[in-house]
Amino acid sequence: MATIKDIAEKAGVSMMTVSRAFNNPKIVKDEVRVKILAIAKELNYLPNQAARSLASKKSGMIQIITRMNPDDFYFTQLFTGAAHYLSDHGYSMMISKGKTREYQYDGAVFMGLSAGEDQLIYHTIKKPYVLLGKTDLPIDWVDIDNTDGSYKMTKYLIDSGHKKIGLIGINHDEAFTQERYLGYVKAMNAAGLTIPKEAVFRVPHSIEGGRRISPIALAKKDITAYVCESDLLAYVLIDYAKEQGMSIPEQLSVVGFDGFLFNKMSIPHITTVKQPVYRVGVEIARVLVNRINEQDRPKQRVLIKTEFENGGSVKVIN
Amino acid sequence: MATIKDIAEKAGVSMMTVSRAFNNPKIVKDEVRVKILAIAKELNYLPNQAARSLASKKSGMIQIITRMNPDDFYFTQLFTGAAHYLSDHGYSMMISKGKTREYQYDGAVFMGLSAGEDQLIYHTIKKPYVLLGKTDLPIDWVDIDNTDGSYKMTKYLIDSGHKKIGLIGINHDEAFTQERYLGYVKAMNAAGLTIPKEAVFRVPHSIEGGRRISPIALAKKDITAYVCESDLLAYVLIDYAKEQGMSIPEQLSVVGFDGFLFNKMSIPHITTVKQPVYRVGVEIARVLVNRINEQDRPKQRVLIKTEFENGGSVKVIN
DNA sequence: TAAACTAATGTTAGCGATAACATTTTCAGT
DNA sequence: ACTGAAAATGTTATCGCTAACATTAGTTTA
Repeated sequence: MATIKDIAEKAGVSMMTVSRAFNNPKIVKDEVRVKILAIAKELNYLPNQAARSLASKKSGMIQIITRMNPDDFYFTQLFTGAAHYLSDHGYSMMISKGKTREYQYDGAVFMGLSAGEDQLIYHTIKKPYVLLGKTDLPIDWVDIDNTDGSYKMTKYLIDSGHKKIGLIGINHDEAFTQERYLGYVKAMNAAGLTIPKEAVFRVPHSIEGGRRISPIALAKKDITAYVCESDLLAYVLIDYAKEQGMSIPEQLSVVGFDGFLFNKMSIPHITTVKQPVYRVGVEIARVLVNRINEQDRPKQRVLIKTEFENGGSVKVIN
Repeated sequence: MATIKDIAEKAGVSMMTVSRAFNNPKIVKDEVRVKILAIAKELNYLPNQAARSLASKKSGMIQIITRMNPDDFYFTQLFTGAAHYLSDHGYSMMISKGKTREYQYDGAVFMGLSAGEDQLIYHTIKKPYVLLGKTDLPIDWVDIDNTDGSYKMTKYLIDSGHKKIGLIGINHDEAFTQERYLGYVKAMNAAGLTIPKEAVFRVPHSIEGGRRISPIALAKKDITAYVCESDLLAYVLIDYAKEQGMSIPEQLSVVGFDGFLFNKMSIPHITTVKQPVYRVGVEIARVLVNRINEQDRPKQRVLIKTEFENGGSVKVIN
């Protein structure tokens, strides 16, 4: 494996000039730099990361701290987005469960914190980091605009002529469920519609959860449409309705939230808002790299909008 | 951040003794080692990976080379298994698409090669590596026993009293589809049953692919059961059959292959063989670490059996 | 008990790069 | 041509750790 020294000798310059040709090209004379790069290519040179980080005291390592399962679709999408951005910027990533392994790292990403954990992190972590999810503390964060998403979905139903609109929500205590609920409420209020309390449900986020609530939801005969807080729940509802001989969307309109997989699995596809999870990953990485490069820049907050996707599960009423 | 030097001074020994206390504990006197470890803990010492790999010329890095999408469920499961084993053994991983980035790495894992690529790799890669998938070359590999899997499924149908058994296969050119087909053929032959050629299909592995073949498959009225080469195809077939008013498994028995997700999404659940993908990941990592530690050990071949999982999509005929 | 090991620890040098400071070129402006 | 500042390059000293060889302590053997 060729080293900087080999290149320096062959080019008749010092090692530092070679180093600079890579890391700070502007300050090396064009002619010299071109020669160095040519020789580097010829010798198949690749910098030794270990040496580089030992000398520069930068590890080039970003820690991803999460309790999510690494095979969770949401996580992997996010991870992929972040990985692309980070590796383009010379970083690699390591996934840690729960807490930072107090290792060498240049920055961290925290995903899926429980309430109050932001406080803890704010007080203990000294290196640059970003949160996935909102916080009031002076910390960089990136999040999906959940409220806007379910607002859009609800509004779409309203604009399609629906008036009796129910909700199938998720009974998590994570913020996103509250936010999605809020979007529904806002849209209903804005349109001057009353919220049919008897058709607002809150269930575990699983096939079984949806399965259990579906018959109850369908029993509310005057409801013409349901806003579901996830495509999974929407999927199960549609599946059950079809089993009962109903046709969708003629007899019931349904909208979802997520746009991962389930929205494409039913016929008709589910009209939903898609979380651009990959982009969230990229944004997180970008925000983090900004912070690493400039410790005292103003706090960054990024709210990413969901994208409407018409699947055909909503009937337009004249 | 404490270094080996700090510990050495505090313990009154040389840096080497400290280094050895971590990397080669046996050759340090018990009493001294205990003292060193205590001080290390007290100072919150963690070894500097960069320095370690620079000095030892081992990167501690494993490359995963694959064309699979990092958000593919199969891949992430595998990856997680490998990651667990590897990080327990002091390695970290980096994912590269397509070819090895000729970087510093101690070993590599190749997943999802096309035909002939094993040859190329065999001739070009000099460092330790493992393949996911069979090969005749003298290379370490790990694979799922696909033939055994579909043999088991087919045999289960036969044992349940079925005689006219069709197949919905995948029209990939990857080896696993051939192997699954072979298992079906073997089981049929072993039981002295004839293969109903008109009910053996080969379709693209997608919802659409399954959707297109389902009506054709159901039109073969004397077929009482289908072996599907994936749960996805089984799922779509069941879904379509139910749409047509058929009841499963009373009017049609279906078995799948995979055990990821789709098998749990239909009612009844799909009777299938589950690929223990996580375990495959662990095995791959184990084989690779073995190879790194002992370059001239005999070639390792690991065939991992699938696990039968009864979902209820098969009718038992008396 | 001296020789002959083995076990335990120490010394020296260097892995490949960069930071920080030092020096030399280059070239505008007079 | 001469000065001085900016541009380009060079020197030196580490970064934290380990390999390889050197030494010393401890234990066995004849």
